[in-house]
Amino acid sequence: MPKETFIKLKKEKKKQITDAFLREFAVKTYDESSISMVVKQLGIAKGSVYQYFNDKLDLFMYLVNESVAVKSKYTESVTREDYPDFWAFFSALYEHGFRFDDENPLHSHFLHNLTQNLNSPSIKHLYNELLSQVVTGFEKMVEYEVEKGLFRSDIPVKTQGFFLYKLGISIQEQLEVSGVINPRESIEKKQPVYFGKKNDLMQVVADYIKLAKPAFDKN
Amino acid sequence: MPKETFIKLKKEKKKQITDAFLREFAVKTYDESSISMVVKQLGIAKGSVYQYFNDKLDLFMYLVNESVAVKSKYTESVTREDYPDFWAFFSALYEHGFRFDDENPLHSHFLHNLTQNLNSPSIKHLYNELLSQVVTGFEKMVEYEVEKGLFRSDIPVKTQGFFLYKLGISIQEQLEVSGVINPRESIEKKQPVYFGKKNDLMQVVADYIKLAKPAFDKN
DNA sequence: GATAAATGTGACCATGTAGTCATATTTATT
DNA sequence: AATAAATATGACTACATGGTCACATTTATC
Repeated sequence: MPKETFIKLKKEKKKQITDAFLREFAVKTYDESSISMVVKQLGIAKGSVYQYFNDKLDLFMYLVNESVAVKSKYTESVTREDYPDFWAFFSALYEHGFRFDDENPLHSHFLHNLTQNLNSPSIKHLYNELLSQVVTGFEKMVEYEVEKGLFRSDIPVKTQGFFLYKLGISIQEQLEVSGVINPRESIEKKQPVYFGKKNDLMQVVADYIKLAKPAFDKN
Repeated sequence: MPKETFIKLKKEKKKQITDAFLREFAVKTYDESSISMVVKQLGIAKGSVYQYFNDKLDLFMYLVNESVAVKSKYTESVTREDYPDFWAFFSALYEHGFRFDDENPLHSHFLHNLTQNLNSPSIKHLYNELLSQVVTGFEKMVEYEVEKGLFRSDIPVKTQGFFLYKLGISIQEQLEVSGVINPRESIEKKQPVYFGKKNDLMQVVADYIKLAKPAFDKN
């Protein structure tokens, strides 16, 4: 948690500092990211950062929580009940995710880099926690579908949940590998991750759904 | 490539050095892995390492090539034609992979860590190359199946290939997340990655195949 | 056994970082 | 205006690493 001093900061400055660090952590690994560099860019003293946060990890956690909170505002309105099947729901999550990306490029870049780049040794613990949360979330969804008789019941929920999680990761990763998106470039141009690529994104989502549907659906 | 000096080394010493570095790189990230530490363990001078290899990356590449070569000896005998369908072939790859693991614990641990832990910033380039090779391999397999009319033709080969690759990763990762295997512990006990866990491994493989089969198979 | 070639060595350099702290500066309170 | 409280500062510490190189030691050659 940030210290009092940071919370009491003027909105302007708080945003400047947050953005600068988001930018750094969005492009590099946790370990690679350098506080020394960012303060140089910001034109503030390194000591100030330690007036705001206990240490590097504290600062990082703040960025994670902030970003997750902002994204949640976009996705929490999406509920399974409003969609005819899981896949329409799944697709809708990406639609809303796209809006989040468009309106909060920095937070989006940060989260994108986090999910693709999780295993910095120093934050392995944090990674495992986040992973476990996300995977558990997917398992809950699978459970729901199985109970409703919509997903297969002959495969362990854990297997289905984990694979579903991997499906989400794969979509992002494939877009990157195939060159459709280039986060490194787009962040420099101050553009969102999926800038002008909504169709490509939704197409890949559709492809993966078409592929995965028969694996999960009963019959 | 290792220097002449390393190649001319006595088998014994060569193995000692290789093993020590495999052990280090099997437990840590590329960046985390410390040459200084390993030479201390080996009781040799740091300068010697630079008599054997050009630099850290050269040393690492040697370990990668070595390990891949050793593993290939186990898997190259497995050919698609010898199996009734892709999934039997896929499963057989794991069977032979298990033997590789059992007979070459260190190389196996190294490769296992490599695939789960690829994104050290300094080797991003190497990672992308390896990834691209592996993914292309899977795409070839998919193409073969599509041509034979065994895999669906309504999904881009790239999507299927990439997802198949992710399937392989998922199997390993899930075994680790669920605690069935614990590479960190087993390497310390000088045990292979899947020591005594052949049944669990093949069960998860079977689960994933059962799950994924309908996604890929034509009807 | 003497000379030459090949190896081994470890102190040392350059580099980079997270985090500290005494001090200076700014802001709030009386 | 004077005092007190809150912030900002940046030189400095402690640490760790990859890589170098002049020199010592071992091995091969004559």
